[in-house]
Amino acid sequence: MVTLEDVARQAGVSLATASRVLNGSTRQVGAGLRAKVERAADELGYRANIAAQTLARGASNVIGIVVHDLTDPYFAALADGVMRAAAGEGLLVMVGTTHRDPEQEIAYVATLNAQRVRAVLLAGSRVDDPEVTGRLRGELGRYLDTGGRVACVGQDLLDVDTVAPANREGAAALARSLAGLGHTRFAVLAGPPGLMTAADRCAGFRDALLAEGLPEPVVIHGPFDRDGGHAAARETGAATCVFAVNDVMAVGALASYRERGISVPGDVSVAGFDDIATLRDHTPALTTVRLPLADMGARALGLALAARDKPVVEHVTGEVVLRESVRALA
Amino acid sequence: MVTLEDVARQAGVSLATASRVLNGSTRQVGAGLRAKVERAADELGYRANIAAQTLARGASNVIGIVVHDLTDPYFAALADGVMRAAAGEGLLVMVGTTHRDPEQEIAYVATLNAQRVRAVLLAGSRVDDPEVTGRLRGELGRYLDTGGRVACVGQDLLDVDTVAPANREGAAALARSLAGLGHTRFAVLAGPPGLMTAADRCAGFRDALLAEGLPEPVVIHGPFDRDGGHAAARETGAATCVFAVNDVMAVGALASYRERGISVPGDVSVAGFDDIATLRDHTPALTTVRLPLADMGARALGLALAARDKPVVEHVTGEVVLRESVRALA
DNA sequence: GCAGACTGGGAAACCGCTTTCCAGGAGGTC
DNA sequence: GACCTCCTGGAAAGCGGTTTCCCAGTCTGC
Repeated sequence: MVTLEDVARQAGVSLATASRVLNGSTRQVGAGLRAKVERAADELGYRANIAAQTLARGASNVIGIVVHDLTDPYFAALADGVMRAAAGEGLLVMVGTTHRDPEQEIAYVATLNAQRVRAVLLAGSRVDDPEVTGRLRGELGRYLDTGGRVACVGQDLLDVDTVAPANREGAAALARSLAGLGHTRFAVLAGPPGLMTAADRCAGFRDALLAEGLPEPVVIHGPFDRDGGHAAARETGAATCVFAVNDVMAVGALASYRERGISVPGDVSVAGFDDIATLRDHTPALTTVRLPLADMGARALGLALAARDKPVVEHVTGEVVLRESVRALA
Repeated sequence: MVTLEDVARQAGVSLATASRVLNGSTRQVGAGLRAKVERAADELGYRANIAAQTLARGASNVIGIVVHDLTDPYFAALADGVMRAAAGEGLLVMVGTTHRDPEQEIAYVATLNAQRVRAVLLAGSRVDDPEVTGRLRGELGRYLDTGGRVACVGQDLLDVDTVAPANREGAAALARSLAGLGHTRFAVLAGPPGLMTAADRCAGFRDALLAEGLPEPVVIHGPFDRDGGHAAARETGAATCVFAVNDVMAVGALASYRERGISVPGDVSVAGFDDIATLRDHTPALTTVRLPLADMGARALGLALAARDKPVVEHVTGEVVLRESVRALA
């Protein structure tokens, strides 16, 4: 393992000079020595030890992002946005997946803190559990106190910089569009009761329906994934229009209806939320609310990196995209 | 920022003792002191500085994985497998995405080397360019020479531990299945000419057809993604059966046929490769070759971690899955 | 021609932790 | 009771860099 000292010796200069040449410094180094050092480093195949740099500088060039599940395209898109933005800033990305276990999330924050990462990005929905949220806040607080930067994509619950998708408003806009198509009997595949994203979308949808003077929708809870949508779709009864609180669930519902010979949108209209790119070629094409996922990830990184006194909340609006999976009632 | 020294002082013990208590050591520490140290650490909210640990220990608990694109479900599934396996080993994961730029891949290997990560996992297809491959090998060699561990998912071209999907054999088995259905005029949406995965799948498919005494398939090159499949599908001419060298391309092809009013499988049968989970609800359901992606990721990590003298190649076989997107010819 | 400001180079302190080495005390044996 | 060994605790030497501080040499301006 070749060290900076080896390089310095080979180049016949001091450690300090070698450091200044190879690892950016404000100080100038004469062209002659500079060339000698660079050649020595090249010959020896020197690679700076980043652990040592991090220790000496007191700051690392790594950021951490913790998501629920990379195989969920929602998080993949978000992570991709973050990684592109990070690459632009010369930052490396450490990804943690919690598979929806809040304890894992807390543990990851602790680990990232130990790594002294430059920033931590938390993506994905909070669960509605004050005890767990409290412990997470505690762990984040420790990190923030020592100069850490944190941003969150999702609900604004943690008193940190947040990119908050307008779940309520998006779902409400969707509800109004669907109501405008003449539907009156709705069902919501609502996901788990304690998951804030799911709850917000469900509430926004419901409230908008009521505001339109329409009857209360049937609300069916279940897991937040494809199989959850698939199972919940069995209980939509006489509803003519079904809103799944995310696209992946909507796809599960579509599959369920197809298996049972129920036509979409002929017999029932289906809408989702997120507008996941990978799912856009589904038939029937899914009506949904588009969220600029990659962009949200990039903005979260931007927020985290820009030091600030007060936490900022950036709201991101969704755009209703009507596609074949819904139809107007005669 | 509270350091181990702060903890030691508060507990009234030496630095060495505090270190032994808090960060696993072979040495025993008396129960009394142990308790004092633990209490002090807790009160102060101590978090070990991992950069310092890495430097002192000379080994980190981070592994790196470099993939092309996280939003491609193929890589997401692979990465997920790696991350689950890594979590089981107490390792953290640093993810790099190259967006198919080989230079980026080389740069990432250099960076991960600088980070002194415990292992580097390379996923995704190599391009057939000796110059670039040579530079990548050089960079890997530097890392290996200093004790790094490397494994690769894909072609066995780098002289490192490799988990190699049986692309040729899988495509050949698929070809035989499709031929068995009575098809004789085939087209292959073959991806870029220089991409080894694509080339192997294409060659395996073609060779199997010829071995069956069937005519040469039409081979259409193009990008390895959804849009590539979509575009290439316009040129399949009179073929009754089309093989896209991955599922994402196949979905693009499906969309293309749908737009043009060509029925699948009525007018043309379509098959893919990979059996991406997110795509399984597509209609018509895609015939494909299933690869155990998450498992392959986990195995790659296992290979990298198990120190060994000679590089090992583990072959992974794919399983043909016939679904609605193909039909038997009368 | 000279004081003063600059410039580029090197010695050494320091970042926070691990671990070797040493010392002192407890426990065991004859 | 003397001698050994075993065990636990502490002092200190790194790990590989960065950066402060100091110094000698070079410019500048008058």
